[in-house]
Amino acid sequence: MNKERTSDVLEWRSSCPIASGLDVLGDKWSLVIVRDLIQHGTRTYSEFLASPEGVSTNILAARLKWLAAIGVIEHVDPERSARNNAYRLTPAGLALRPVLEELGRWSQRHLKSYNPDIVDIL
Amino acid sequence: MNKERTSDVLEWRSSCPIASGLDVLGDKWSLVIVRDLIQHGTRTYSEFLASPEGVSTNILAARLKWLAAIGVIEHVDPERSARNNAYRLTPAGLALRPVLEELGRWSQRHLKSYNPDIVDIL
DNA sequence: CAGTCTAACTTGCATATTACAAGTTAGAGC
DNA sequence: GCTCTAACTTGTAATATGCAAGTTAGACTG
Repeated sequence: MNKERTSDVLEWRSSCPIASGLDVLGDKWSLVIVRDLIQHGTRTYSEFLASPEGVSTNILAARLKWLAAIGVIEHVDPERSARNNAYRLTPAGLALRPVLEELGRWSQRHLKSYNPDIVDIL
Repeated sequence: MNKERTSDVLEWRSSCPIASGLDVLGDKWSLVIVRDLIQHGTRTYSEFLASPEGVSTNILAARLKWLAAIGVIEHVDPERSARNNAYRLTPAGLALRPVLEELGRWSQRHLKSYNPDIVDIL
């Protein structure tokens, strides 16, 4: 977890919405977590770990905490203990679907020559 | 520049188009550079540096090299020397516009409570 | 209801990436 | 040829990430 993200008040690079979106989600793992939730609805900690990308446990824990802090995800049952308490997207998280759809579409069109294994999803 | 990105053959985390897109563009700076080019058409090295986000020179040079390597940007005049030779988007780079538009839209709707300064662009 | 199992983390440390400051290079203008 | 400066490169410190191991607490087992 970096300094910006741990501090109570975020430090934004600019007033640009794109840069601000990247301040919050611009890393290799956050949107992969969101993708898992879009695909599966809910997901437990160990289910996230089982995704083919292979996130490490400390990064996953940090990102889940962060995504919950900014209101993108939440526990399915907030009262319940952590064990088997799945995460799900909030409305704000669900609203990321078009972003992922466009990114996926772009990759399928423009990255297949580099990664021929790319499949169709979403 | 990290190991994946300098190696001739990229190491992809999975066959997922979203994860692959993030393998290539999933950092804090690549899409900011693309945004500058969408807004301004062409942009020189020092113009990128002048953007409010304040990228550092080594990161900028590395990202420009990388984005050119994957065919997202190119020099306006490939024959010309580096001095004042602007960069522009390739067709593949231009195709990222919908991704940025959706990201910007999401930020405006869901990040304004955290960063009230966010403005409208694109 | 003590003991075991295991999901969900946390911690420590090596490696990789980013930031900041300073230095280098080469083409344009005089 | 000298100066100026755009476009980098290099060195090094600060952060973040990856990997392995350890911890905790609720669920299940006998």
